[in-house]
Amino acid sequence: MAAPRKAKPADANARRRLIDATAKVMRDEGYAAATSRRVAAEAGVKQALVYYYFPTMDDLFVEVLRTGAEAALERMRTALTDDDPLRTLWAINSDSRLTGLNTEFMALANHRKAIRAELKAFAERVRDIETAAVAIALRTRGVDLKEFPPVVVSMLIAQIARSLCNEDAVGVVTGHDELRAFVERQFDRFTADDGDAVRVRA
Amino acid sequence: MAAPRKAKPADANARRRLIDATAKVMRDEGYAAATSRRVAAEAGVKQALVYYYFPTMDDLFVEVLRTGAEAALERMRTALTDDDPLRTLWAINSDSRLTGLNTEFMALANHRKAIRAELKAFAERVRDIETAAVAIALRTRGVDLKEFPPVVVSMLIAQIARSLCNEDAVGVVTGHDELRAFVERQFDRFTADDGDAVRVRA
DNA sequence: GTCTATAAAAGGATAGAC
DNA sequence: GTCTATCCTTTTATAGAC
Repeated sequence: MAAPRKAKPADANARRRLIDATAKVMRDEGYAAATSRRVAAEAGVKQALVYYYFPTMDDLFVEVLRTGAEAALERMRTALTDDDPLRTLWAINSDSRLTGLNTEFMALANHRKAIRAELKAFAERVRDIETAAVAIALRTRGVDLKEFPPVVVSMLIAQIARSLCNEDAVGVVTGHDELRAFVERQFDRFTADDGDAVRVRA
Repeated sequence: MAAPRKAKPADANARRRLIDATAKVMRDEGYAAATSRRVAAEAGVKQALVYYYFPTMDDLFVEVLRTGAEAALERMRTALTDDDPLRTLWAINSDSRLTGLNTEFMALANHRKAIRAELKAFAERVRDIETAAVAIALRTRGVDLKEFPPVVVSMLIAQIARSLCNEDAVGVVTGHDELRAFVERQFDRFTADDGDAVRVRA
């Protein structure tokens, strides 16, 4: 918050490059590889400069999380106004760049309180936005919200998409095609306006 | 494989204690905290002994994964013969001890090939076993396997349960009650034998 | 704001005594 | 099989020149 924030966001300022470089290293090689020397090299600066901008490495990690979170949230807010919010949410949560980083932060959060708090706050904001988008979509389509609460549908979409990404990352693909086809079928049900749609049992 | 394996599994042999200690440290503080000195202290032995049993730390990590995997697989095989396999699978994948370790290994696998290969192999065996259990359960209950392929149902159960655990770990609980209630409703549908069950659209 | 240099700590791994 | 002692590398973090 009190960190240097330029009025003119020059595209080559070191602080920003360090944040981006850290995200990249974490994604590619895991958080344990994101040392001050490694991220400095990636950003094209010297190691000591890391500590000019960030008191500790943990502070840098938190900034990476915060910056990525803002970008992700912005992206998600557009899903609110999208033509097909459900599929858009699926697409967003299928971005391996995001899910990969998320896995690293989940692991990091296990033993760093500052990161856990930040990740929790971010996850809850994401859930709220995603749920709002889903609520609108379901209402528009006349879905029974008692049987399919928006928060449930948004969690299912987000978590299943991420699970597939996580498995992809380690090379596990068994059942993925089948699951994707199944999800697509559910989207069709929720999208359809005919009597064969989702209001059975409503 | 070629490692010392006693005919009499004395409850206090150091190799086993090192594996257990490493799992504990990884669960509690993350994989980065599982250093040779740290796990040795946890196991009540000296640091150098780690390298007597394991050539490198990576070998130790792989053994932790392998040992945990065998135990988990054994647990899952019982689900095959269980009275209520679907709910049993849900329960197994809701064990925070397992999901916590899994998160660590997912992150580890991002940058250690040996662990990625091992994790992939384990995940695929788990999927096969879980899918087999689900297939039997669904067939018994007369569910249309075209609409609900066993591999899809097993993935949904496992991944959603794990997602809830992962979120619990960072303190996120928004929507959890609603999702759990939703899942329970689905289990009821799959369990029910009346005409209101799952065969609609079949 | 960015650098060089270095202190101080921690980690992986090995040698060799017992 | 377990220990002590040690080496070498890597890391975080700081001091101070430019």
